[in-house]
Amino acid sequence: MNLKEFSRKLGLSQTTVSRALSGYPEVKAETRERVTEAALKHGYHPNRAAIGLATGRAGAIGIVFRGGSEFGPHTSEFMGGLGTQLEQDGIDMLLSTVDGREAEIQTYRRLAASKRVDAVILHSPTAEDDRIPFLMQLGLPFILHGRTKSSQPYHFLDIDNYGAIHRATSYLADLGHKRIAFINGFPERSFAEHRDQGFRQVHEERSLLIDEAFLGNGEFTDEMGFRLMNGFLALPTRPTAVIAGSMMSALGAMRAVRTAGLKLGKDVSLIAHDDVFSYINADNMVPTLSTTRSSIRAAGGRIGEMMLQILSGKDVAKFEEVWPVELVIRESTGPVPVNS
Amino acid sequence: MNLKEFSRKLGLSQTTVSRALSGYPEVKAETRERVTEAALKHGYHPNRAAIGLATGRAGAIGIVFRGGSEFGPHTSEFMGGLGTQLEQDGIDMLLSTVDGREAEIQTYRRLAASKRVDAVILHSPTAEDDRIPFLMQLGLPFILHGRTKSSQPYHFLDIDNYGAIHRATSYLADLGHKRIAFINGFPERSFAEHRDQGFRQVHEERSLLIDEAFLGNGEFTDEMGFRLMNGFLALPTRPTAVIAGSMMSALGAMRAVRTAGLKLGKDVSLIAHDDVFSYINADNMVPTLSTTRSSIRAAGGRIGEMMLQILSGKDVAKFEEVWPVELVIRESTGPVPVNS
DNA sequence: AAAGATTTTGAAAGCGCTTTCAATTATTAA
DNA sequence: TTAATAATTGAAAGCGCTTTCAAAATCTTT
Repeated sequence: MNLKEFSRKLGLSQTTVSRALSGYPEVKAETRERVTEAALKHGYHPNRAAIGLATGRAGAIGIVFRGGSEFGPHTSEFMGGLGTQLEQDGIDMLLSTVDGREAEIQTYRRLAASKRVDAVILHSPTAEDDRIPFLMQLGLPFILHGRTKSSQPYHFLDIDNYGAIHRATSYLADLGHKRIAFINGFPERSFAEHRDQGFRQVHEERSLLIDEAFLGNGEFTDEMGFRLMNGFLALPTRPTAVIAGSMMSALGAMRAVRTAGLKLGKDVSLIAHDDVFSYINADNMVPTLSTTRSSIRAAGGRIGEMMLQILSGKDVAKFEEVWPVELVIRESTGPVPVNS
Repeated sequence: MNLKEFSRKLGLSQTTVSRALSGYPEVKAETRERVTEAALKHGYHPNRAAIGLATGRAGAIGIVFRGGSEFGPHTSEFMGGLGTQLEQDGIDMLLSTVDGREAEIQTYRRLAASKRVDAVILHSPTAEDDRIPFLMQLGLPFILHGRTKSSQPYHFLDIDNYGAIHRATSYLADLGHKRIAFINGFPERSFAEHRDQGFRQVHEERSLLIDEAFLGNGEFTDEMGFRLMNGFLALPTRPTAVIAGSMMSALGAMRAVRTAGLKLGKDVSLIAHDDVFSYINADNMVPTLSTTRSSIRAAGGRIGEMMLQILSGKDVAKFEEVWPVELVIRESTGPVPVNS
């Protein structure tokens, strides 16, 4: 059923029906009620393509993933939060998977030119991300989950990665640890850079030396955590504490510690960054795991809210939020061993 | 830029340009080349809403998730595979998150009536899933990832959950295990039912008694695995082997075994079902983990292929695929302990 | 070279909405 | 009561494509 039929059935013009359903103020309350009721009863939903063509708005936002494999557990949590918000205004999420950076740019071009989405959400920025100037020039609105260098202001939401690792490292130093290892993400990613800076800053503040052999970079997988940690433990003087960039790498690291016959929280202290997954719980590890915690789902939700604001058209100021990160101390951290 | 401008720039009619870009055979090869080249150069992409309105097709498929939390690690893997396929034909994925069953149905109604998607992908079916008859009646094409009872045929792809657990259980029985515990999913889900049947069938075949206390159901999280396993181990006569429904629950179960001071593969054998996540690897556990393995990413890819077939319009027969599941033996399984 | 067949191109209608501008009806003020 | 004002409704154009049907251009055949 289309508008024409539907409005005829009601004995009203298409104009009035359209206005009633879109919430325009100039229809009589009684008329609106009659219309919405009938729409519900007959299951009338306006054709989305027609709306799009008439209004120029797509009613959807886009998210692009490079290589299907980028679609990890972090992603799911984030999208869960995002979707729950967007749903409220009937905005849909359009996913694309692409191969490589160039293809990603092409996709934005296509999405914008074909007016398939009204805005996009960017993630995983590098320190100087060329997607930002590109999208600005393209005129496609966006929100960045993360931060990057840019000459122009832009909407973003990031967590305080610097502060998180600064606090975690400081805490370990307070416990007397002087040899702290760090399992970080890919160095080109800006979050990894920020974390690295937090880590180094503490060492500087306390005049501690950084052993570069204690620094590892890689994907946040169980396997990488295991490998890197094994490497650290094999060093002539091994670290007495480790910071892991994610729960996944922490799992691997814990296994490595165990395999080496060492005791977590005693021989080796561990702090992991926890993005708060529903299916893996720091409170539930043995020993329970000290973490820097920030819910990635909540971040997705907030970005959804921002997006609705932006799409609503009122010209909002740039959203620039940096969320603090909690440090939650549990059993996996303890004072530096005496004979160390 | 729109078709009108673009075709004027080329000195051709809109008709010809449209046909050239859509690959119709009646345009001269030379003309087509000129058009596609110019499109690339000027970055012309037809307005998707206009195409949709003119053709009646949305160029997108929908996937609905109940409660943002349903969006777990399995989902990500699946979507990665799916997206990579759909991308090839420029079909987009539209995600929706909803609250509860009723809302899901409403969403399908909306998606269909507003012609926002051409088809949907269903997942997580119950034994008798009311979405199937509903969608059939609605006339919205769909593919089910999984299986359910239905009077009418429908497209689906499932893995052989029955066979997987049957083999795993048989293998454990071959090793002499008589007390086998089973961490299964929510019982209303059809995959869990199939697995349960496989489990019971082996017991029947071998005249083994099932201790109902050895059966646990729940979400596939680390925590649930830990809890259930702890429960099993606290039993007066504990099981000598366990089957875990996912890698997540296996992680929890392994921790429980360790905490109890037992040795995996010796005191307790463990087989887990592995959907093949990039970030958690059975080969990399300590001890390495025996698994029933089936790539959920590959399943997503195949469903993408099916979808493209279905959308292409040629009236295909119903896809009804049940994929076999490998049993991969590693170190976490061993003969039943002698004094058991 | 002309007629017919074939290939290639174009004009215009239509897809289902929104929105401008005009018309009608209800309300208020004089 | 009537004129002026405000509230409510409707006619029709237009959004940017696809596609039908007709026309023009090109190629074959005799």
